[in-house]
Amino acid sequence: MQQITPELVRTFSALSDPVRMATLARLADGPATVGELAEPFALSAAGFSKHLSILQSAGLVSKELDGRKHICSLQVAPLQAAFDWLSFYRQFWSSNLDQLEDFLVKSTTKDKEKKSDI
Amino acid sequence: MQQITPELVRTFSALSDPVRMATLARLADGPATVGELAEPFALSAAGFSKHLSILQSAGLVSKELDGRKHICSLQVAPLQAAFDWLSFYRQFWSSNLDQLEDFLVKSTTKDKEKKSDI
DNA sequence: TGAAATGTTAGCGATATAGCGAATCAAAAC
DNA sequence: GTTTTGATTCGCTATATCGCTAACATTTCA
Repeated sequence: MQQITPELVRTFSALSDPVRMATLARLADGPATVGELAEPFALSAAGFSKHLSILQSAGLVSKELDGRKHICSLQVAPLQAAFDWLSFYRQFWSSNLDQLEDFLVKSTTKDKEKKSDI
Repeated sequence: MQQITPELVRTFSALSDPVRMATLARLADGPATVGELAEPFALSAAGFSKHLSILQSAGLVSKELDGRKHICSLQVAPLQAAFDWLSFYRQFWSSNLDQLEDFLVKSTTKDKEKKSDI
């Protein structure tokens, strides 16, 4: 059973918003500027900037300056910690023997659906 | 990539508090009364009751009345949904322990540049 | 019946979060 | 050098959350 840390709590807090969840999903396809990330949302630039800084504070996003553009990248370490915390509960919905197989089947089929980038 | 639902957002929101996280961990050992769950925390009964109702609203805890006692039980379905959502990002930190998975994924997709950053 | 035990609900204040527009800053473009 | 672009910071308001005490219901026990 993994420890409950402030970082972990902050990670779940950062994840508890659809804008921020979708932003992370977008970043999984690769780095993007703030404007590109904000585009799908009906939000002011200031509003989205706040969401982004919450993701940054949680360590989920890093920024690199390229001229006046801010390039954002996904940082998965906090996601891994959250995943590990939740993994403990896997015993309640999956038998130990089937865990690996379940995951492999799901992840490989999902990966097949995924369009490979050029 | 799993969908972002209000339920999932509410699950992450419910998880973003150390009292609630610890309460879920305690419930993993089996059902307990409200008083037993509240005991470890320096909180008023009313305060803890609110935390519990948040867990209930997120579907993470169910209650059954036994006289004046409220027996709480863990409900893992929302945890599973959260776990599944995070599983997508596993591709970004797969390491030694996941080499088998990596091999299977790559061999089934013919290994086309999995992620093309930059 | 009356009192204690188990929890919840109501209401309060303090603090945090979400959203906006306006102002600001730095880099690019003209 | 001025304007445009990309993005943040600064107020401001509205709403949500956290924690408390007090009051309330219900069940159990004397």
